[in-house]
Amino acid sequence: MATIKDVAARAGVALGTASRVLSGSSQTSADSRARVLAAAAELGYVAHGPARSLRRARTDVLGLLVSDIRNPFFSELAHAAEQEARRHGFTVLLANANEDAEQADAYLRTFAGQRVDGLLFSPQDNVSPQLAATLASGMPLVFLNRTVEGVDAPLYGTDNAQGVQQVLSWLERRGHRDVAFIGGPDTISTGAERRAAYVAGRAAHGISTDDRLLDAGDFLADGAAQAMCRVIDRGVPFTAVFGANGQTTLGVVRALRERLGAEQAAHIEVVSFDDLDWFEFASPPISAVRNDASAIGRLGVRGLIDLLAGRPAAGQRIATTFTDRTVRSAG
Amino acid sequence: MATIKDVAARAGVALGTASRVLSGSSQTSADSRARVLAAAAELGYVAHGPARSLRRARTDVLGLLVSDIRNPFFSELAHAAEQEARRHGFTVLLANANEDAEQADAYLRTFAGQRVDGLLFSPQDNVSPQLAATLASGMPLVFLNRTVEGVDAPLYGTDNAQGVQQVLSWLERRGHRDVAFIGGPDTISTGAERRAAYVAGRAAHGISTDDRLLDAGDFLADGAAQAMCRVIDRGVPFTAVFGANGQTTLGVVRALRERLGAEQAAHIEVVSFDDLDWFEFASPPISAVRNDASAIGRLGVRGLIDLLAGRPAAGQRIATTFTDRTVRSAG
DNA sequence: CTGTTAGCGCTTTCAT
DNA sequence: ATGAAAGCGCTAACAG
Repeated sequence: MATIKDVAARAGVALGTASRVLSGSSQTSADSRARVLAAAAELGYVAHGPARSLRRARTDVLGLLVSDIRNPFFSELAHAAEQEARRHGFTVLLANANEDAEQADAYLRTFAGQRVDGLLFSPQDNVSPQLAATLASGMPLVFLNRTVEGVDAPLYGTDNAQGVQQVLSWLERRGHRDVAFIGGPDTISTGAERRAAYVAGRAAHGISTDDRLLDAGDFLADGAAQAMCRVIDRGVPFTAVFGANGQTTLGVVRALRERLGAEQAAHIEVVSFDDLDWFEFASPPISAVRNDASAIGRLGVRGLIDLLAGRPAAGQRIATTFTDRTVRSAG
Repeated sequence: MATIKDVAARAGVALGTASRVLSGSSQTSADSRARVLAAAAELGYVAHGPARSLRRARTDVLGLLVSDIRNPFFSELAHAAEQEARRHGFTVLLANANEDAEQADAYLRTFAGQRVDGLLFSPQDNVSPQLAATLASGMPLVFLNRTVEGVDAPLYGTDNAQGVQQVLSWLERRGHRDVAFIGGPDTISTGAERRAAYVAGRAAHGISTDDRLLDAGDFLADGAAQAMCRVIDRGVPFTAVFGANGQTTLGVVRALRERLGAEQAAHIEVVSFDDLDWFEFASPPISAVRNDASAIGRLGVRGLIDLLAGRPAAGQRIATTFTDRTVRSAG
């Protein structure tokens, strides 16, 4: 591969001049500029990223560590973050913890090794050894969607309280009193917040406060299905189920159909935190809180870039919207 | 951040010795080994990736460029590739072309700049300028799922002919004669292959060969929905639709319900290349070719690592399995 | 505006 | 087995 030395030689200028032209750091004569550019094009020169990073002490790379890339929420978030980063001249190094704290730690270490300029992180639970080390190193950090208690970093995430309120209002409008709630781990901030908002709001919205209708999975389909089965087994009747994230709702629907049969299951209304492509096709259609993954990714990147520039970043709760899919059938 | 120099000083050894201990390149005395390791731990030393890459002329990073990360097929593939790469000591730099050839080119250039050791690529269409440059640079390259005509690189992808045969057999078993086919772009190898296999096999399986039942979108939901609408508008009756990838089937189902209403749409059977979570919930349930994204990602990484080690890599067609969701309701 | 040079952090010779 | 030193490709500081 051609180096900048080759380019300089071919253009008949000093190495420094070639560097100045190619990185546009300071003024250069039109003549040398043209010759360097021509030489670079002829040689197919592409600057050596690692060498540049070593010298400049920055990589122009942002690390993005998501909890589960196969969750559409996170793949949309990752997509939006990547686009936004690119607009600002950054490359995103994307890693997937697969809802596993150990893998998250491994990637945190990888990011540290690669010397990413900053970190976008959607954590599993509390503060791990590597996260502590990352914080101690002064790495600029922003949380996406989920946060970690006691860590002072801005959070860009959904307004969980608002989303849950929308669900509670909808349940009330639909006349549901006996509602099952399938949540996520209490160690994940979104799991805890959604559960707390739900529990706190039940009485005010006329929803049953029987705790036997409450259970939690792991925010993945299988764990949620098991939680749904536990609730069914307790024998307390319910007419609706609230799944606390998209994967959870998938598990809920599976469990209902498996345990009650498709026909009986169709008598139970399901409502979800996170909206998915196929909810319109379910029987009955599933109403949902739309959780703006793109906005979270985009704003998170902007916040991190603010941090990198020494500007403060306040974090932000992104408003949710509610899609009521019972309207069409009623109208 | 602590450098290896700090570690050496703290351990009371020369810089070279510290390096030898930390990278395990050659023998070191038990004593210096222990002291270096202790010093590194105390300082929280993490090797500077770019510096190491510069010196060793390799980065231990693989570039993975997928066409659409929000497509579950690719997010599963990316996940599997990442896991496999990690098992071999590589980090994956994941990029998403978003089905856009220009973005793909931009990322190809980014990868070149980062000096990734090799490339896993799921291309949009034919050979672009950057792809030509990448090839010219001798970068080890493997295609995932899709290939580019005339480029000599191993392909790890689905056995499209087999998958289509499974669909054709199923259509025949179900007694469908009038079948609509919604494909993908002919410029994408999977689009072309699936269409060719379908067209070639129709007569043999007693499926209508009326070309007015054939159309193609862009392998995304919206484009597929438009294609489905065009077919409907042509007025040729059909009893089943075959969607040539997962996103296409999503668009097909949307279009059917929007144009025909849920009730009429329920009389049309849909079959899909690519299986999705929710197909079991559709009415009627959607049968599908299961396309092993994990295997493709895993085998692709192994193939690329073979190439990096100077071993030949032959490429591979991964077998499909067919999930017949009409069985349960019949049994 | 441009040439020269030091040095980023690391690995790897070359001596010893 | 280890110390000393060169140098990967690049940018930035310093002279001119």
